[in-house]
Amino acid sequence: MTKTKAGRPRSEKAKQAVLNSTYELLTESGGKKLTIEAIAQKAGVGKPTIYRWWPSLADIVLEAVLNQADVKIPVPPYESLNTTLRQFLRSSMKSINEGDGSNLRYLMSLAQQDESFRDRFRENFVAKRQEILKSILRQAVDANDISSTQDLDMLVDLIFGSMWYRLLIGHGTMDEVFADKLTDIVIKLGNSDEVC
Amino acid sequence: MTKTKAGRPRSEKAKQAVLNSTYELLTESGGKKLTIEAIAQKAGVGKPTIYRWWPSLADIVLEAVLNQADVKIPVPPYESLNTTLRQFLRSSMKSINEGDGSNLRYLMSLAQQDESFRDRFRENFVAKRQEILKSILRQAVDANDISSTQDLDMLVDLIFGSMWYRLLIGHGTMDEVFADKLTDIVIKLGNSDEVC
Amino acid sequence: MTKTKAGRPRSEKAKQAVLNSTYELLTESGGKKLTIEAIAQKAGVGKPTIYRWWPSLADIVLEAVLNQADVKIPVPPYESLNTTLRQFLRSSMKSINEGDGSNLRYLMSLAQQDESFRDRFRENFVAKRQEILKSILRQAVDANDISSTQDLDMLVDLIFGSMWYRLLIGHGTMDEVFADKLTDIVIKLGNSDEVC
Amino acid sequence: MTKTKAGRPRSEKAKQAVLNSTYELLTESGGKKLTIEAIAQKAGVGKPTIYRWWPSLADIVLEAVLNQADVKIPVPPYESLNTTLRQFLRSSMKSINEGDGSNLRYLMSLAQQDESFRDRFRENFVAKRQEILKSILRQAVDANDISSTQDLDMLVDLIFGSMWYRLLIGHGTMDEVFADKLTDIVIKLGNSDEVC
DNA sequence: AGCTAAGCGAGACGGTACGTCCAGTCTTGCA
DNA sequence: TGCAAGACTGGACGTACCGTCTCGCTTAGCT
Repeated sequence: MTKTKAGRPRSEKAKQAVLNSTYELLTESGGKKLTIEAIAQKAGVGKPTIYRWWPSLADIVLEAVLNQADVKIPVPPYESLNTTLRQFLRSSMKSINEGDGSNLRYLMSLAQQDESFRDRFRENFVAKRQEILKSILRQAVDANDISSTQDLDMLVDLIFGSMWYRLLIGHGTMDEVFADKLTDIVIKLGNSDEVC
Repeated sequence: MTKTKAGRPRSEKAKQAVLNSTYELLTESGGKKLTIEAIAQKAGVGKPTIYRWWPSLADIVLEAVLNQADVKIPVPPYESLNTTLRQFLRSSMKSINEGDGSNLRYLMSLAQQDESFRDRFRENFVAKRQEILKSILRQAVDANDISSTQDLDMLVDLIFGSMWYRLLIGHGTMDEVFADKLTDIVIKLGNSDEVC
Repeated sequence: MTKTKAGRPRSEKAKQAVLNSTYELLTESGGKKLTIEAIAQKAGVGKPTIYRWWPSLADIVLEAVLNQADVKIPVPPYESLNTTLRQFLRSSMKSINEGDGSNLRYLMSLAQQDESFRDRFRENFVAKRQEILKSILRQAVDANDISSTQDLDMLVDLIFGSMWYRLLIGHGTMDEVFADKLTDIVIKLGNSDEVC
Repeated sequence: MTKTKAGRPRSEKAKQAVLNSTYELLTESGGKKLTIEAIAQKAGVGKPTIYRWWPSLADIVLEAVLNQADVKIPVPPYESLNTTLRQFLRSSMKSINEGDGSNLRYLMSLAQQDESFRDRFRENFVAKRQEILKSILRQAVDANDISSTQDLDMLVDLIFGSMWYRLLIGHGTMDEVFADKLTDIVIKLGNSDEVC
């Protein structure tokens, strides 16, 4: 029995206005002008409405980014480790270079300032990306492109770790060359058991 | 002709008071209570004194951390890749677990909020750590523990990247097991050319 | 033909709940916690219901106070100016000291903030009290206790004016002594024409 | 030995800007647009500067009114009760009619909302006016225009009480006629002892 | 030895954003 | 169609820090 709650229901319009305004302010300024006050003003929404629905600025940003990015990185159907991973990493790099990078850096920054948001960021964002990459690697194991003794989580840490590292520090490029190097390294590691 | 400037010279006492207070506030609260106001109060120093000598809060934190951590991670004399790298990574993990991790996370967060500080953070902090690791790897190449065709920068990115990734996201442990896995992977990759 | 209106009729229960809650909140806090929100919550009533029936918070308060105080100050049957006025003023003082004073002060405060409520306050509240006092004075004129040339409105202003003044400023007591002094003054003034 | 306090001294400019802006906003709107936010904006002053120096909006208003009104009601040198009091009350009425009335009403309203401000209002404002009137009456006693047995405080309450009453309720005019009536009443009461 | 100019602490300044409270309005479903 | 519930826009609240400023007081080096 679905009990409908009394009272005026949440305004979907207000919700979308907040998320869109947040996303725009974020991409405009890289986070410098992103304040609750500014979001409220731009969205034409009262501040209490924002505080009613999100526990912190960070959570608005996370939802706004998810709201936009839902379908941006398509998981390609598995062909071979060489092909599929390379393509996945190349398109990841591309998306980062095209502006998502700044959002990611901002989210990571927020995650360091709020313990509880860090948890939500991990669960709702990072974990999902890890799962996508891991599923590619699992298919590679099934296809015998990676030895079944490999620690896939470790591979994921190596790949995403070095990508985040370059993104956050800014000492190296996020281009196809980097994607290819990473792919080659995974291929090497995937086969290393048979050899040594 | 070195003209000594007239007037009262910079107070070394004030400088140290600021750096120490900053470090204490940082480790106490993980950054939450770290404001210029709080530093000035705790150090018994006027705010203008702080602004005279540091361009931003981030730079104070960076100097405070460097001030404390200068000698914490000793570079061991090279024996073998297996021994020396393992030793280095294990002691890195230990230092991170013992409290430095929180400071690193805070610095990285600040680096995302200020473009120009990010540069200084890279040059004065990250680059130095990279150089230490790279010098170990270079010695490994000299000792034929790593093939001379390897891209050492890439190895550094893999190692430090995955470490930062775990530190920032908090999805995996920073312990000896992780240090050993990383060491093993570097050894595998170092030899992979000869084999495949 | 009296057409009964369609739809649900006004809930008398809701009305009383609002007035009672208002009165309680008012006497509890002297007006500090008296907000429409608080009234609605305490009365278990929706805010729109309140706005439908009263033009402002002030009007609710006025009605709530009238609702409670209707019969508090009985007009005694006229005996003599000395007896009846003294009695009336003494019981007025008593009621003010027993808690009504705070309500009166709050109403007067509200009346200064809203021009149109000030009119309603004057018509529905103050004027009625003035009329009661004036009717006593009129009976005194009839009984020759006051000279018929006296300006009764002026006497009312003197009496109620000095009472409100003490109540609002708080520089003097509202006790029997004050009531008696006022009575004596009225008696003196009432006869002054014959004499001087 | 006068010890000068350390730190930047209070800005007299900011103080005057606040008081002037407050006075203007008050006379413009009768208190409706008078918010700390608006004062800060109009005065070109930060809100914290206001909160540093005044405990509440009411206290700003009080000081602003005092700041403006310091010399508005001159105490005339005593001639006779008939002349001096009449003149004093007439000029009081005039000042009230010319705009001060609204400020007084607003101050009285604020005094009902804040117990501690009510005390300050009484001490710093009302008491001073009472003292002025009482000094006139005292001179009248010295000149034998008022019997020495009269309770002067009571007379003050009657005069100022009825004036405030008319001002706050708005049921009667504040004109020369009223001033004259009050004067006459005081004269009558002043002599009443000899007679009755 | 005294002068002088910069550094020092203290703390007020104009601001910005915070997170909260309440106002007054709107939109539901139930009675 | 009135009601309770409760979400809505909006505005002011009082607070925390920001980065700048103006004080009077050190204090070290140069004359």
